[in-house]
Parts: sequence; C-alpha cells; structure tokens
Amino acid sequence: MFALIDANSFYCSCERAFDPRLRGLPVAVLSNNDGCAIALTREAKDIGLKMGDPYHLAAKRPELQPLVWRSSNYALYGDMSRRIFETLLGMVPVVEPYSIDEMFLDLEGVPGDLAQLSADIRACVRRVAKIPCCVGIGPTKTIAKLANKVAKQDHNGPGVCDFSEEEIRQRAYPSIAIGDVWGMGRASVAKLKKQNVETVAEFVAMPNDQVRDLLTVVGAKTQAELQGRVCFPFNDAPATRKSLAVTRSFGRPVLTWTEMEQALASYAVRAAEKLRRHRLMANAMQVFMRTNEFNNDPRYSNQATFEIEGAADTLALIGDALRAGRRMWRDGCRYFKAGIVLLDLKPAADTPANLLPSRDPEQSARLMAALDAVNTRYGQRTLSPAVAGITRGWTMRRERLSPRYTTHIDEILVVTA
DNA sequence: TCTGGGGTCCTAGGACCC
DNA sequence: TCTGGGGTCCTAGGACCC
Repeated sequence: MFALIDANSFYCSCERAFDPRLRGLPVAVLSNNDGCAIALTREAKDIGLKMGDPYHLAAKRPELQPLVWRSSNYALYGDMSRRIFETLLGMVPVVEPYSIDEMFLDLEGVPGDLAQLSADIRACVRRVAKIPCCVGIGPTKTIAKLANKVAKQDHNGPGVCDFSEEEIRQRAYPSIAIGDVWGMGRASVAKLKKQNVETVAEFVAMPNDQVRDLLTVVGAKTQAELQGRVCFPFNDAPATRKSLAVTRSFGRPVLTWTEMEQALASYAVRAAEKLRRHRLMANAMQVFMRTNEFNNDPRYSNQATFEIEGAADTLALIGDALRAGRRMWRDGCRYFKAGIVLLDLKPAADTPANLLPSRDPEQSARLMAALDAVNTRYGQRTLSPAVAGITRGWTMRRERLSPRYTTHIDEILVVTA
C-alpha cells in the first residue's frame, strides 16, 4: 500500500509558516522574475486568481487588491521540504520524495490502522514542519495520488482519503474527471473525450488495447495502475539524474555580448556547483539564447548541443559555454532568455580517467573543493570567476522576496518573549 | 516595462549497419 | 513487372509532471 503526502499550497504555506500575519489572507507566490503566479492559497483562488496569471496584469485587477504577493524563495522552500522529509522519516521506515512538496510512503508491513497513521502523519507535519498537508492512500501510486486529490478537494474534510478498498474506488470513480488523474494531461483528455470517455470509471472500463493505441504505453500503464496493478514501483534509492539545467529570463533585455557572456558564465558557475553537489560529471552541454516571443521584437532563437570533456570544473564549463554562446550570438537582438543544460551526467566516481586531459584533474579537484568550501562558508558567489561579473544589470526581478529565514544567519527570525 | 524554471519519458524518423 | 528485413543509435519534438 502507498501513501502520498502533498503539502497544501506549499510555497504559500512556507511563507505563512514564518509570517503568521499571512494566515487567512489570500497569498500568491510568483515565478522567477516575478512573472506569474505559481502558488496560490485557497483564499487567493476564491477571489479569482488563477495559476499562471501574469503578475503585471493581475496586480491591476481591483478584486485582487487584497492579495499578498511574494517572489519565490527556493532556498526557503527547499529547506522546508527537507524538514517534511525528515518528519516523515521519523514515522515510517522509507520515504520517496517525488517533488519539492510531495512524498510517497511505502506502507507495506507498517503496523496499525492506516487511517489513524495518516491522521497522525498529517498532524505531525503540521506541528513539526509547520506545513498543512493532505494524505492519499491506495494500492498504487496513481491511486494514492488520486486519493490525495480527493482529500484536497474536500476543504472541510479530514484531509485524508483512503482508496485502499476496491469497493470504495468503484463508488468514487464515476464522479472523478479523467483529467484529475496523474499523467492525464490536456492532450490525453482531449483524445479521450473524442471517444466519449470523461470519467475515471469510463477510462478504467476501456479495453487495454484501445488505451494503448490511443495513449501509447504511458496511458496503458496509468489505466493498469487505476485498476490496482502496480506499474510504478516504490523507489527507495534516489534516481540518478540525467540532466541538469540553469536557465533564466533576464530582468531586462540583454543587448551586448559582454552581458550575455556574464550571464552564461554565471549560469555555468551554478551548473558546475549543482554538478559537484550531486557528485556528477557532465559529458555534453546545451547552450541556448532567445528573444522574447511575447512582444514584437525580431525573433531569434538558437541552440547548440555538443559533447564536452567529462568535467565538473567551473572554469572548463564556462569555457565550453562561452565558445558555444559566442558562435550563436547575433548583434542587434534583444535577448530575453538564455540557459545552459548539462546532459549525459555520470557519477564522478564511475567516470574513467581521461588519458589526455586538458587540465590536471588533481589540481582541478583541489581548486573546486576550495571554491566550494569558501562559498559554502561565506555565502554563494563570495568567490566567483571574474567573467561571471560583479555588477549585473540583467538579473531577474525578485521585488517581493521574503527573508531566507532558515538558511541565512542574518535573516533568521527573532522571537521576543 | 511586464507571461518561470527544471525535470522525465516516449515516439517518429533519419542515418547507418549487415 | 520487379527494389528485403532487421537491427541500432541519435535527435527533435510532444506530452506530462511539479
């Protein structure tokens, strides 16, 4: 049996955990660059804000004036996610983090009443991590996800939904829209609608071959999972990641190569840091830049993917990124976004030694260790290659950022009693 | 002025091989 | 008239997720 724990309006709940004045108020958290709403409390939904609404339009709507806006603060949310994870680990043997705000539990062999355990988990996450959440239970991950969704929709309910019994599912499926199912996106819903399939019950009743023809093996697996057959097993060990990206929209258009160079170099710095934190090496890189597709600027978009010498060295990655960037750079464009993606990642330990390395691997490792040590101790970008720039006019907007309550000593909450 | 960022998986089609 | 049958690997693009 699986359980899925999903935090309610996670980013907003994190903001509320440290600023109790936000309780009961409509709150929305903005995407990077303060672009659009990506997390909303129920109060925010109730007054008409929708996921994805652009901030610059929503801020002008009279009915949305009560909203409290926050820029996204991923340092805070990541840390809160870790707290939830640790809270859960204190209650069950294994936890599989699925996303920043969702964790699967394997309840196989966990003693006691599942409903009681779920209620306890919910209360404990609220008390210890200060985050409200809902719990869904089912014999497969897809059913547990669905149960969670049902639990969430019942605002005044217990916050727990148990779909472990076949009979209970049979009663529930006819009234659940197929689009509520994990893995059923817009395109699949539209295809099913053409076949007059709109509810989970109707989907489950389709012949498996027909589902496969219509939605490929992905849809067929989802159907099997809804019928109670496990296709997505519990994953105890964290999956090794295959790619890693650092991409950003600019706070204002970038017009000069010098600025683009700074941007690409600083993305490479971040990418290299992530790579080393996960103890990985990258064997290929993708670099892209583009103008804004939403306005009338002349369109230009270019991208290059190429192999690189297996490395987690900041200076090497900067060199690779800038060489590729320089080749695709065109004067006169108003660049709006650029990014770096590292591909073909391998564990650093498994990577065979390069017989003809372009830099001394020992020296590189020592230099990177020193760089990371300084930046860990004194803060990100304390030490950074000069080409990544010191004053940067192009960085993203984050005008409504909350303090880094849990990850920066100067911004920690002070309590007076 | 103003519309995010970061992932995974699958499929189709081309190149190439025997 | 007639032009096989499998493979593999790679890439671009679609779909989906949070």
